[in-house]
Amino acid sequence: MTADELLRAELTRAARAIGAPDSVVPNLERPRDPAHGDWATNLAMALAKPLGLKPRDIAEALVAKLDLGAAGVAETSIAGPGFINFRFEAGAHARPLADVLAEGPAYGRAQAAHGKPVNVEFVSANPTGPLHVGHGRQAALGDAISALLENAGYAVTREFYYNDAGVQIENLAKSLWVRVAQLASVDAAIPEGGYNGEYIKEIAERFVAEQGTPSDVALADGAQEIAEGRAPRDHVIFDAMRRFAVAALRAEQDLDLKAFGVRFDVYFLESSLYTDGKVEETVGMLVGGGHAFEQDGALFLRTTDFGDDKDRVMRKRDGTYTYFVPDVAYHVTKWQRGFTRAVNVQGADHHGTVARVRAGLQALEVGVPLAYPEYVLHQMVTVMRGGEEVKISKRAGSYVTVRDLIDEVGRDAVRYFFLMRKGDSQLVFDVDLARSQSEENPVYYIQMAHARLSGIFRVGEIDPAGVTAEGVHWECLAEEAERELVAQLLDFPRLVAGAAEALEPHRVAVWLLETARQVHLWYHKHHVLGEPEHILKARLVLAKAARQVLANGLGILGISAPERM
RNA sequence: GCGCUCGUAGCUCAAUUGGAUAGAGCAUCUGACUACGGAUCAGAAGGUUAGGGGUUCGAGUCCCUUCGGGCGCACCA
Repeated sequence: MTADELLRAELTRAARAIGAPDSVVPNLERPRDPAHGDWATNLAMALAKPLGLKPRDIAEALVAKLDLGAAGVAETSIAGPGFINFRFEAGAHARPLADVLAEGPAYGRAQAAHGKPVNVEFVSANPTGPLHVGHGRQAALGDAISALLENAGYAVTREFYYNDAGVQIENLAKSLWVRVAQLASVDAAIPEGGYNGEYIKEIAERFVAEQGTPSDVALADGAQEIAEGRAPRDHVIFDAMRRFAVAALRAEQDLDLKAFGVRFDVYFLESSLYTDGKVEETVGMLVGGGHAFEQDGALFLRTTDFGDDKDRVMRKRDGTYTYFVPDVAYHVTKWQRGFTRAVNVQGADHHGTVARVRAGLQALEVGVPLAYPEYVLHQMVTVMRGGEEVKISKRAGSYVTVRDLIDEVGRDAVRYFFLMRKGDSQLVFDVDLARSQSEENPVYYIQMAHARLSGIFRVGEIDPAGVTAEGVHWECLAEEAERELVAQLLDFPRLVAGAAEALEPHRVAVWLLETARQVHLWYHKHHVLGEPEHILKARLVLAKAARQVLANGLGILGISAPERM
């Protein structure tokens, strides 16, 4: 049993002894203010109501009953409205650093989920252009959430859903047609809803180089049909262009993701839902369940029965399906593939789909939980450079791409900047700050802390592998900066567990910044090399532990932990 | 108009999920360089948590309301 478990057990015993109901479980927490001690409980306040007594009187009764020698508690005090604070005996606070060294990269990992499968879907960009900054935020968020869940013991599948069916793909193919026609000096214009970016021209050039130029007549006829809002009649060429464009952009997006260091386990194609009959099957199930109805020649689903604010069209009057159907069919496959938990990372502009996808899944009545899938919605990203908002890139035209950012400030900085804010707040990406190599830049500040700790071993010519907790005099780590740093490091497992549960990677980012601050502070105040043997040994253990935990935290965010800057 | 969401120091953001005196960084002001990297550190100042009401031992956090920003309200995806 660890010290806090012993403490909790003893508190439970004392609570029963003064007549507390069995339902009251002592809550133990680390005080925000270290002056309050190593641990604190609000047990006396929680008991005030059931016992009908003042919190402070209860606290005194509890303290009188407590026997905390076994837990290593040296000092107990009552404070404020009725908090009971505990302070460990000298050295006991730092003893768990031995666990950090023993577990190494595994420190902070939990097995709570016991390998339960979870599907994390993110990015899911349409294959119609390079990834933009919003996708970048999603990539960073989704990857970090996946890492957090893995850290909590889940078996995570990272999944990318390609909307490779539907109107936007037709517009993409039409845009390519126009660019190919223009290369052949045939008069043509990008249609309404088409894509204007430079990258379509590049794809057009590659198409011509690899597949040859179609005849002027065919191109001109097609351009005319596009101008009239139809698809080119020559569907052999049009299909070839569609396939070519989608393949080119998927390859391009893969390169974007590779540059960002994000890897997916599954790429799920929307088109496969049609070819595999999943769409028809889902409609059949929904109709069979009795929740569908016909009106004005269209087929509706009564999603209002399941919490949606209006009923949704499934099949339009023209006989084709709305996007709603494949959306539901897709999430059914997640359930059928054994994912009892599914997390979707999307832009906040998708919040309208949450209620309807969940309602559609409920209407199937196949046992999907009410809150399936879970959603992590993030707000928009504004890119600033030189104090002004940046809105365009040459290649993509009307938006800034992830690759622009990575090329300019590097992968680590992009990841950290996307993760340092809560997802539901708007994010300002300051390119100048992300690029600066100074203390103002949080990424450098954190990585510098890791590099400095590494430097101690390098300069002292000490092999970190040889530094162990054996025979360490823990009471040597008694300086204030050391006590705080130790408490901060030992808080890491609780921190990552909380971040995983809330699906909030920014907590790790904030924790890293604070930890780095404490490392710099300690490093500046207290020397390691050249100190007397027992202090040297204890501080080397602290340095090694701090370095390890920083690396573990950075690892979860997908950021490197450099040995030197 | 309806729905979702956000509003915390001059700026960018935290706050252990309802706990103690609301904390960091930047900017501002005052200081510290012959150490394992000063790419650093010490200190000061900065707040009616947008306004108002409520719930309770206790509210930045939960409820109601007003104001303000963002997003969404297609037989588009």
